[in-house]
Amino acid sequence: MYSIGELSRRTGVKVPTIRYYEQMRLMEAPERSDGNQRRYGKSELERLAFIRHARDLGLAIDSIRELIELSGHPDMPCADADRIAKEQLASVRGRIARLRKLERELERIATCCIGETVGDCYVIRALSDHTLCRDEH
Amino acid sequence: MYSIGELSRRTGVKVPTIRYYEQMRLMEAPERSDGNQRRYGKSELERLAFIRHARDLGLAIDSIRELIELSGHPDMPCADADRIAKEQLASVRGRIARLRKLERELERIATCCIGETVGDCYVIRALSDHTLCRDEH
DNA sequence: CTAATTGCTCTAGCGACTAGAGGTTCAAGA
DNA sequence: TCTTGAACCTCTAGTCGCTAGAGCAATTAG
Ligand SMILES: [Zn+2]
Ligand SMILES: [Zn+2]
Ligand SMILES: [Zn+2]
Ligand SMILES: [Zn+2]
Repeated sequence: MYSIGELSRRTGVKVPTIRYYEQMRLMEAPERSDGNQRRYGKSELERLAFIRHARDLGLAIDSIRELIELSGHPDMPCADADRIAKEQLASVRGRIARLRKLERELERIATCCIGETVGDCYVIRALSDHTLCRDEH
Repeated sequence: MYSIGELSRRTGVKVPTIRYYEQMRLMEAPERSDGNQRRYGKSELERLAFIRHARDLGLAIDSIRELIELSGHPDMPCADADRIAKEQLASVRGRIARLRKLERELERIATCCIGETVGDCYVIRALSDHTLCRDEH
């Protein structure tokens, strides 16, 4: 049986975050000691690792809850799980595409300033005038 | 003189967002009509366009405020403005690098499931076991 | 003049935590 | 057994950049 602090050390998830996951119904309410402190077992440790891994991959709390519920029904078709993963991949690709546009513009803006004073600073001029940008963002 | 709605239409910034920028001290408190409604001029329109452009490039409110304050002192050196742009570029590049790692892992996770049920779904297995991942994330 | 639209302020909500207050329980040493 | 200090408990509020809504006042078109 682990205390919440020990579970935190073993998973790298901070103590208040574990309590937050319980509140969000990702973790089930665990057993308690006589003095009302949380006591966890091995299955909770595995679930928390699952949650942490899914969060590290950028999945939303709601998606993770759905995946956890699915994994409790091993005989059901896994189309929903596959869909969640594909949607997350698409979302990540969308964000990358958007950030690459920003990168292109910022590269120009951040490296083209040859002025010395604010009055002729390219950074300030570029921000004032979007027509200097190569494409939309 | 523009009303806040007209300013909104001309810049594409929503009305409550304009009021929010005023509250955050990016926009100065404008003149008011006899009935206490905001009235803007050309300079406020330009400032709002500046703010919108900077936000579109991902700059934080605090950085934008700093840039606006700088642009009021055209004779000062522009090192601070250049630094803010370079930091933003670095931040965007960092986020892209992180997202590319996620993309690699998610690509594998989302496309490798040949199972039909949750019990042998690769998505669920991959989330349960980080050692299946190629690199850290 | 009336009605529709737009404006005003204030408060609360989003997502995923994080920090702090104020109090209780646990574990180890004397 | 007692004491101390770390860890734990619940609850509330703050982060960021908006967005939504309530309940009212001002403007504008017909
Ligand atoms: Zn410069
Ligand atoms: Zn631009
Ligand atoms: Zn599957
Ligand atoms: Zn992994």
